[in-house]
Amino acid sequence: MTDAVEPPRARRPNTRLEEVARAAGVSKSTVSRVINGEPYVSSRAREAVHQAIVELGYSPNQAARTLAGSRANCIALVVSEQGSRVLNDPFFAGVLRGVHAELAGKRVQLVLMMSKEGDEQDLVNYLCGGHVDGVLVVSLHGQDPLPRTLADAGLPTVVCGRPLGAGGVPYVDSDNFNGAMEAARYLISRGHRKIATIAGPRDMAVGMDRLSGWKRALSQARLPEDLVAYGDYTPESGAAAMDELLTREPELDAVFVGADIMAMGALQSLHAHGKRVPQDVAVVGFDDLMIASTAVPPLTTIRQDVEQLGRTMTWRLMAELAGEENLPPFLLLPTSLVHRASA
Amino acid sequence: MTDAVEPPRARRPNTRLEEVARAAGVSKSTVSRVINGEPYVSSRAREAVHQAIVELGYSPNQAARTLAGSRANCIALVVSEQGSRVLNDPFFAGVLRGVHAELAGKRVQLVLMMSKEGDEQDLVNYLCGGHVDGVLVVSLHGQDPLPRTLADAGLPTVVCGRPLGAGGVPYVDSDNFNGAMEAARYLISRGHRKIATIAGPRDMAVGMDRLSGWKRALSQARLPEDLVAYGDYTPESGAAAMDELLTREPELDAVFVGADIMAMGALQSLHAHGKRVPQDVAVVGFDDLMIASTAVPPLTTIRQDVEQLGRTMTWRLMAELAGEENLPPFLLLPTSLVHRASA
DNA sequence: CCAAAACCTGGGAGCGCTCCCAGACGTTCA
DNA sequence: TGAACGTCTGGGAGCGCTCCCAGGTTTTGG
Repeated sequence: MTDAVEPPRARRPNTRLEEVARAAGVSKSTVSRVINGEPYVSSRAREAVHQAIVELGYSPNQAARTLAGSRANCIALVVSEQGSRVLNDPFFAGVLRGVHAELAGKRVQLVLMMSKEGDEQDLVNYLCGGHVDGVLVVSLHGQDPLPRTLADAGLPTVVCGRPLGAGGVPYVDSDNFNGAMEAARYLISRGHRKIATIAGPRDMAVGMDRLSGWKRALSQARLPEDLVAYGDYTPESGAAAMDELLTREPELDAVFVGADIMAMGALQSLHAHGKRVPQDVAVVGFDDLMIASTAVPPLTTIRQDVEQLGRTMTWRLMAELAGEENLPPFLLLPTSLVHRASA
Repeated sequence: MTDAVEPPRARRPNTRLEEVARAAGVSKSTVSRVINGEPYVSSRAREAVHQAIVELGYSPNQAARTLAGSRANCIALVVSEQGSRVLNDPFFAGVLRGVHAELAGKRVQLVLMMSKEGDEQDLVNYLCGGHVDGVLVVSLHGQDPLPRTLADAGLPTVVCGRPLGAGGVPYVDSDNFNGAMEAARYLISRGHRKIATIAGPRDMAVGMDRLSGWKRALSQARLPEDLVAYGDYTPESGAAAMDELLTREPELDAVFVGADIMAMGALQSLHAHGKRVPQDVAVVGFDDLMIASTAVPPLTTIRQDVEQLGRTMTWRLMAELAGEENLPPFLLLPTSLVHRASA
């Protein structure tokens, strides 16, 4: 019994364009025109084709379209990170919502991809292999080579958040610098003079930009800029940083925390040290997550519009795909101060 | 000035297989063999090809491979639901984690797709158009026509959770019936006699299966099965359902809640009514989410392994793609009772 | 020592589309 | 009247691969 057990490849019961053409009594070209919504088709032909498509249950072979037409009508949203982690991230959820919204009504599919560890090359191959027309990259860690790699391969790419290592790749980001500066200025305007900050990791642009904004505001007001501690976007790290700051300067009267999630920890720490917020220490966060409004006390924070971030990235990418020229190399979205009880 | 401003299509700086062949001094066929890891290639040729690939920065055109080879090395995970909602769902995150894990090391890409409203046809076209080899469907609402449509189109499909409207489409699910039965039996074994349940919506299989399991256990113990209220997988609905049950039967001494998320609401309601858990009313949940262990009191619940769900779906799909026969039409994964303080 | 088997290679058809081209019609307007 | 144009149509090359086939070279074994 030498019955070779081969995987039965080539399932091909699918109707092809040619059969539709035959059924409709027109040529392949005309069917193609109808499918792609081109002009110069008589309504008689158009209707015959539509009917044939329905009758035969035809759906065009995407691979063939992509190959012949050299565009895929498909863009990828790549999360350069262990995928499942990101799913509980409200930031990513917001961006995705924005991308989705911007794509509504356009005949462009969105595929979401995550790098599997050790699989980066496969990812790059897939993306560069003409399967997608362009890529949106959400890179959560700092120096990610992926945007550079994609851009070098000639694939239109837009990054979410200023990339550290990928100079020249177009990106969209919130105006973290000015947002942070506004936060610090607000604290200054309320009479605070010993103002600390809790910044994000040094290898992420978002952390550095917010720190720079804070510094600029303080230096312009001729206030000391040395009360800086670092966290890593967890409540625990925020609490630890706050502990450290209170040890270094027990008399501090305000703190700008570069992320709401860290501000939660800072609030805990302040409470543990018997400091009242905002009477003893004023706190301003950044992001305006859901938790900011439910915190005790409700958190004054800098709002960034993540959904708009997703929309803008998508717009920028689609514009490039449409051949528009002189597009801005990067875009910064405005932030706004949301006044609540903590400062 | 009739300078037609056409989108510059056909970006084609990409190296092609033929150029690699020329650079390596071999034929197209040999390059193809190397890329696909086939045997019968001399190590000399293999190395020359590998080097040429690196030097030229070649990545194969996926569309062409798919078209010529009639397989895409790519499967889709389709969420048949407004996408962004699902991102905060721990159930979905777990499934995705499982799918990812099962795919590790395989040269198969995963694309995640969500239906945009009014766009279902485009989705179906994309999926049926040969861009993917198979589909995993996570359908959150009950009667979803998508699995049927895909299966009818001849596309290997596996559904997550027993589909209501798609008889015959392979699915993987937790054994909700037996899990619920175990929960109810546990309550019975602890001496409870007035046992209520809060069930999920009637149009979702998961809700019905858990309700059936509860009913079976009660009927076998000759206990009344009329204390049923319904919720919709929100804490609020759980609280409302608990209120209703307490009004109908103030003396009830136990409740099986068909989802931890609703159990959170039920606990609130019981607390508001002055009932102590578990002394006055015992509570058993289902799912074993993170919140179950942090609830007050910690929730006794039926654990389902969502990550295993994702892995099993993927295994089932890949097996079908590999041409295996006599695969089971559906698979039920065992659940287990996690004993904590609430019952 | 020669047939059979295993190994390695190149040629080329063809996957199902898109898009260019050529041509067959009207219609319009000097 | 006929050039110029807009409208509609079909033919066919070719996108970049895979995979079948045919043929050459080496190893095996009786």
